[in-house]
Amino acid sequence: MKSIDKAMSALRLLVDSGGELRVGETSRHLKMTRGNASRLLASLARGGLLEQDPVTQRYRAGILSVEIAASFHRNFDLVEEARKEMEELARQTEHTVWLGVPSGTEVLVLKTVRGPQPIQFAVEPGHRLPAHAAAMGKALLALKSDQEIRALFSADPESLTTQTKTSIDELLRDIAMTRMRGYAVSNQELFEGVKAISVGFEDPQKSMGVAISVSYPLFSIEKTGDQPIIDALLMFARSFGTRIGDKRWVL
Amino acid sequence: MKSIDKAMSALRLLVDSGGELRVGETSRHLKMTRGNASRLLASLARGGLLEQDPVTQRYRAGILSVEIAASFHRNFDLVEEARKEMEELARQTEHTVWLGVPSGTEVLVLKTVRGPQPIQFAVEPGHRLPAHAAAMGKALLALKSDQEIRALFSADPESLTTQTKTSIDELLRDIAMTRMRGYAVSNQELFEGVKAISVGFEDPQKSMGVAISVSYPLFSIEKTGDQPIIDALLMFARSFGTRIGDKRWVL
DNA sequence: CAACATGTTGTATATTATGCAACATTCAAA
DNA sequence: TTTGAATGTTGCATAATATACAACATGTTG
Repeated sequence: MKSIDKAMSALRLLVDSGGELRVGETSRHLKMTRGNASRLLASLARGGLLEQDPVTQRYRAGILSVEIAASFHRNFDLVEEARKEMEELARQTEHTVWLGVPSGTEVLVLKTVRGPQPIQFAVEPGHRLPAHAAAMGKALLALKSDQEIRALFSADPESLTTQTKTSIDELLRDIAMTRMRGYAVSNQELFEGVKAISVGFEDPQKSMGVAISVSYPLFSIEKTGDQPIIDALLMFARSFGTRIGDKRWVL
Repeated sequence: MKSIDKAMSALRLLVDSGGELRVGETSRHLKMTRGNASRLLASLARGGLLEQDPVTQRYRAGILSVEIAASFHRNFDLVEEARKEMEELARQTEHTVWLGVPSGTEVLVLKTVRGPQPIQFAVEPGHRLPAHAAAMGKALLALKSDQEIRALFSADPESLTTQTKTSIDELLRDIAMTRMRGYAVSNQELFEGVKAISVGFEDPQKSMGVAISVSYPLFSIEKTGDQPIIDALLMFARSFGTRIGDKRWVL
């Protein structure tokens, strides 16, 4: 069904270009005439999946997308199952707790639970983080073989901070350490001043990985160090891995 | 673009039938053969908007839907603008704070902020509530004229609890009271034992309504009564209505 | 086991998505 | 302001594709 495939490509383009699409832009990327791109986007908007800004004429995500995503979360039991334990973990550590799944060389954030403190480092669900720099990403990569990881990264990973690992070999060494340690660490590799640790789970039936992480600003652990947070995360991991039953905790 | 219109209908059907679609079901509702429905859903799954359960063969929402919805929230500034103040309101009242927009005779929940207490009455964003029974729904209906409301409800509103208003006349009397009071009340009309109050805002430019509500179990106000929550909500409303500037606080 | 649903795939045909062109707007530079 | 280019939309003939029908494999139910 080719016209639907094109619609999917347009939606992917929307996500990748930051949430706004213009007709001309779409026509160029999907190699169709402006006229047909116009008709395509208009149809998507007619259904409510997109909506067109009456002023700028740009297309954005519509309300239907929120409704579909809600049914995703309802079906993806894991998110709801994990919610309470994530809230407990956020309470214990006083920091933001994340849940993410792999998406190519990125991590798709499915849920965030903010800690009790007013200022928290977090994004809304649906955002994607670069896997090589995020703790969740490295925890998920650690579930794969080195060979698979090399195949995934065609180019060298992008540098985001001075701490980011920018070569695949360097990344693989870090991931080997992650496997030994049992948890992944991102020390300011994604954002300056922010550390995060993460454990990865694997659902053998769906052959899908899930990661849970805790992120925290450096200054918050000046006195206590990382250990209390690591302990809390590992305790969470043991409880979560067994409680879910058919979801196996791998690391 | 007819095939895209059909895809939109299928997605709408997915949402309305609770998050799972079967090929046969789709073919019947959209009046197409099973073969073509199979091809349609397979295309949507190829793009990641849906995914097919390998065991049951049923189609569910896919990861792309979460990504699109995220870009919706990013663009719909209001949700992000409101987040901090909603968190403050949840802290003050110690109850769940909701943000919703109208969707026919229902309210689409765009955001929930849970109160600090462990057990909270809340749903995930994307769910829809019946407008005639939810406080947010009545706050939003109060922005419309009685004539518009009558046109919206073709049949009598559905009964959900013993308190639900099940005739349009009864509902209109309640909404008239809402307009006078400045806020809407749902006293166990949606769920037994749960009250909620709500105020509605209107964005004159987008000609779109937005409601904020606080929900709380009856037992939690045995000593204090509703007034503290009402005061907090109205203070929020003044702040929110003026702070946004171009969004007018209507009630 | 039989009768029945269900999901998928192949093929000829008829519907439809496409390319091209024209038009109205918008925007930037002259 | 004027000119020129870029943008979004619509109409139309044609080529591409979505469709109906059928057959098949695989559960499901009586």
